[in-house]
Amino acid sequence: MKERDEARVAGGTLAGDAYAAIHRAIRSGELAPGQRLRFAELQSLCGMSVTPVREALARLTAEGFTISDDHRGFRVAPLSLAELRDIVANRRLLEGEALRLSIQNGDAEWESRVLAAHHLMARVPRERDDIPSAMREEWDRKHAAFHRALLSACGSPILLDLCEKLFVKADRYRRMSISIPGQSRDVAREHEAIMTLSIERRTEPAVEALRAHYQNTADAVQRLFEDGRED
Amino acid sequence: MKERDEARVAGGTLAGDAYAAIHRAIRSGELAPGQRLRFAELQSLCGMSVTPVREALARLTAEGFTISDDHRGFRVAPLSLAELRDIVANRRLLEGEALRLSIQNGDAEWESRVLAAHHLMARVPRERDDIPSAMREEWDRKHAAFHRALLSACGSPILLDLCEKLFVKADRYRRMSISIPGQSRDVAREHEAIMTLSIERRTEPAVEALRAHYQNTADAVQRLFEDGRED
DNA sequence: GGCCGCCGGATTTTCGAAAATCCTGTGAAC
DNA sequence: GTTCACAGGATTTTCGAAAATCCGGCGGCC
Repeated sequence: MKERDEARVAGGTLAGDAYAAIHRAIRSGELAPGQRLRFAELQSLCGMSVTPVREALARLTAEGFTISDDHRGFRVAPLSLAELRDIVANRRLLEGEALRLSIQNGDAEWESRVLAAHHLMARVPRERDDIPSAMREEWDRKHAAFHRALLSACGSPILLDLCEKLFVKADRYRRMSISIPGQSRDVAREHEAIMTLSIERRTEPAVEALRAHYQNTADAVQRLFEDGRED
Repeated sequence: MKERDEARVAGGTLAGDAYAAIHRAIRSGELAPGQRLRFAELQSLCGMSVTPVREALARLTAEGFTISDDHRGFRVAPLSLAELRDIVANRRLLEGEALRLSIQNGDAEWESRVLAAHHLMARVPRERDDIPSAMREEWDRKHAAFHRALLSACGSPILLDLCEKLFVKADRYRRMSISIPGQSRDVAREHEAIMTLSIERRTEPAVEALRAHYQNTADAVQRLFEDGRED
């Protein structure tokens, strides 16, 4: 079995690796919004030929992370305040409904998943700007896991998938909000409230707390946009 | 400028043509649910080399129309009663909200678009089984246009996009329902009711009519499933 | 008999180069 | 001075073949 420098995931394809690498670079901002993507650069970034890179871009384009201009190449999808608002509005709708269904259908095991995921997230320290980025990524992962756990009992694979896709889309914007200095609101308290209300099966208060949580996040990022774009 | 037998769309790419051709074949049932997709066959179907076909499959897979098993090829995504139910449940949620927003935001031009689209659809005769398939396709197009017009004023590009994707996903199931013999319910009347209520800005009745419309369609197809799978 | 490992064909996946297309800047015509 | 056509280079897109992987069957071994 041949091994490459950047060993491919066992059993996977190079195209899959390219997808993961480019996706990650876009989410992290390493590839900036609107930036043109040249095959030569992506090939050296991924360490492979043009074919799998192109396949990765086809997938990314189908998911809206990149944009394809026929015969003129690809570029990273731009960010905009309008899109941020739109994403949040739809997350409020979709995740609100998903949480409602989860509370309705969730069993004791669901409760314990939520509790466990919240605990793991709360244990990761998340103070101010000067935290190491490795720890930030760790918190991001736990945060995502917590939200997934919340919705995990909704019983609708499609709804879950839509929520997941919007979550990832929102990630590029969330990244901006970490640079906000005086995080006045208490994210941890919001999370805790959502968790408690959910487990206590107080459906509508829980849903409302989740929706408010998204609105708050959006408002914070929106302020950033208005004070001139980042970079 | 070189021209091929199956002339590519002006300015487009072969990969784009392959995507359209395979997508169409799947929607029409020419490529059956679950069927394995061999590159040799697809190449002769599309009349091109493997690379653009593969790119098309990557896109289709990202959208859920095909499934990729690494190193084992692709197959058409299967249909199931569970998925049908899930699609309908989510369409009720999403299109319901989109219609609500459309009624809220729509101006006179929106009203006229809805009216016009409904008229075009109503003019296409749609009797029983023995209608020519060309006419059925015509009706399908008008039907899709009517639903799009209804939601077109919702103001949320993302919500519109999600609705469109679910609509296309549902299309494969809708195709089954045409073979239902005693269409007892009156689809035309349902459409008319939705249109009238919407234009009269009777928001909640309109939304409820739309949601019932989907539920009825789903129930009809579901009966088909239970009487043994088609084919 | 049942199970494991290996061989050969079928198929997918990737490569490197050829073909097609786009972009830039130069120069001629008006 | 402006416009237009058109080379020349850069870039994307596609091809055909090579490499990698999978599937099925055969033979040896326990």
